[in-house]
Amino acid sequence: MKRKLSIIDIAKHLNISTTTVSFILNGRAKEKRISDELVERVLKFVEEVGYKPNVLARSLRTGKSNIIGLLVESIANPFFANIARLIENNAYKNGYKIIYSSTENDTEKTKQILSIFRERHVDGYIIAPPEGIEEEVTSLIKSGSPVVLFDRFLENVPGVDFVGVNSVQSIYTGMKHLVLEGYKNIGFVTLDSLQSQMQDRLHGYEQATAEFKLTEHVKEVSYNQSSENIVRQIVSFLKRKRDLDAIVFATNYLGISGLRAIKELGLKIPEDIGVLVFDDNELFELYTPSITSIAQPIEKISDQVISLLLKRLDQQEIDPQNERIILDTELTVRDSSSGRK
Amino acid sequence: MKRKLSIIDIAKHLNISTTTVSFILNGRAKEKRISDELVERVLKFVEEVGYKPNVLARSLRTGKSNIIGLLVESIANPFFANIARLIENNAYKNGYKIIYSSTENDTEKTKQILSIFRERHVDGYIIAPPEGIEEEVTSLIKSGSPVVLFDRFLENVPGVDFVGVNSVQSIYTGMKHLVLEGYKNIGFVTLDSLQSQMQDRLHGYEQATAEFKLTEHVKEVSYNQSSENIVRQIVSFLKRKRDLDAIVFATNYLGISGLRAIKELGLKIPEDIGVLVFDDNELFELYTPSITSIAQPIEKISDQVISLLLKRLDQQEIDPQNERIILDTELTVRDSSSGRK
DNA sequence: CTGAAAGCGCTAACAC
DNA sequence: GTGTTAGCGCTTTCAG
Repeated sequence: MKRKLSIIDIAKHLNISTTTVSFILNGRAKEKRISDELVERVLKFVEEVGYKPNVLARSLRTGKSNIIGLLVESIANPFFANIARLIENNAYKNGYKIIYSSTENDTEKTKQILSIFRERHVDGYIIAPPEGIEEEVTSLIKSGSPVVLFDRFLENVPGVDFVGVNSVQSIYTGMKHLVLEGYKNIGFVTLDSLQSQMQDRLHGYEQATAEFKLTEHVKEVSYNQSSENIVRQIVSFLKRKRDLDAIVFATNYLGISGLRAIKELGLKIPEDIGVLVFDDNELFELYTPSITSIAQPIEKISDQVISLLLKRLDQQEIDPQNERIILDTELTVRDSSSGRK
Repeated sequence: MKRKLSIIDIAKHLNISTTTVSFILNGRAKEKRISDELVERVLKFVEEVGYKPNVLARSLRTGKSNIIGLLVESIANPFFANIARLIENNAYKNGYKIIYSSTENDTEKTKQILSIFRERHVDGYIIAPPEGIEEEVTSLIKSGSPVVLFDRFLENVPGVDFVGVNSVQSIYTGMKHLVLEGYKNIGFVTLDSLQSQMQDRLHGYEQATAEFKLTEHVKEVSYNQSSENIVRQIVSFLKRKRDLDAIVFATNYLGISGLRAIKELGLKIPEDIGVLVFDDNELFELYTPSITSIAQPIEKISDQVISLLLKRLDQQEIDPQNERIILDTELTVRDSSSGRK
């Protein structure tokens, strides 16, 4: 194949210096007061021969890569997949490329990935963090790379931005809805996780049970189980708690496993048991009966995340201020919570 | 933060030359007959100070990046999301990093992404190609970058590998199943697309209708519609074809839209209409009634794709042979195709 | 066995 | 306004 031309080739061909070419290509012609005529001549030639600067060389020289690292829990989770797609589109428009990875909520794996990203001179990070990476994130920020967290927060990381939803309030509102529909004995299935968003969802449940004078029935499913295992755990929870008349699932996939469990036990929704799930899913709309859920504003989250990061990327100095953006969710009432008939 | 150390720093500190350090770090000590004692000393020091080679500089010098570019139709599609995750894990184990992007089946966007990947000196490509990028792929291969296609094929691209499923046979088998269940008037909803896999699925349908002496009823939904639009088109198709007793959907999301359409029309599955969908989905198992589907072997596809690419990456010269791996699908019979009662 | 040194392609300080 | 040139950090040829 035709060898890649370099900036030298094009400078030589035009009998000018590489500096001039470089300035023109980087849009600093005006600033350097290079004649319009020359600028045009260079641009035209570059276009003609299809010259593309070598990004690697540029990055090596400038220390910038125009790449944003995105770390989600799992790209196979629709919530994260959709966020990823929206962020990617948006980043593209701003000249940034996204490179993503799934953490699988594995602290060690996450640390590794961060170190790889760092090696590649990623300019900024968007992370749905697993537990235990406060130190790494702090060090990233200290060394000048902006980091925006989303979905869950990390405490005590100066200068980190965050975009999330008001989990406590969301679950509380959902619980209130169930109570108003006449449910009196509501269980809560969550993950055995210390991540902030999971804790918040639990607090929302506790707040509601306290306020409405309900008994608490919490099941904490342990992390990173196979989905069969999760179903089994929920089945046994439901068997133990025969008097539950409704159940709230703290995540998308807990909800799906919950539906399996309920089906397995032959319980009727919403007569035998009311169902509410945090985080919406196409399945919930189409399921029979349709499942009431708390939908997160995916577009808004993506927009906020990327614009926050771009803002940080723009400003030179490190700003130790944290920015926290908390968005509202939407309770989508469907058939699964319409009370005991 | 502490400045990154370079290979020079470590050479200086140990009073040896950078060459030696480089050789040792790249595992060429034996070959260069460097004393074990020295090797160990260097390795120990490197470990101690946590030195990491600058990947950018290395790439600039060697022209290799250890990055594989992965192009899927949409990362929000569960089929692709799962494949992406599996491929990523596997690539990691082999020292490669994946960078992915969604094409949205947009030829122009895809060309752009390819050019960006190329700029970044991506070592190899895994692509679920949209139509019309034969030229770009050919040029990629000619310039020495291996390309593995999956899900759909591109004709006339020498040296490109492919991993896919036997779509014709799969749909044919599905049709046969419907016929055996007593369905006689089977419609086929597909995409208005020339992509090879879509054409194959259509051929499977045509082959079956011919063999079983059925009338053809094909609806080609046009590309890149909103899901509301797709539902509308399917609704009007079903209204026009009142005498259909079963329907086959050629993709995952057509199937989901189809279920919406059927619900909207108040038709009962499987009594009023039998349903079969190509490509499985969690939804299909949980839907009431559960939906019969043709499942693709996601793990096998991912394994084959990555091992094919790694093989190519290993061999130096360009091999103009194509390798085509065709895998079997699995017909998962559920309630939606159990015949008219 | 080890070291000197020539780049990979680009940017930008500095000189004119 | 434009050219010279010193690196960015690494690999690798060639000479001892």
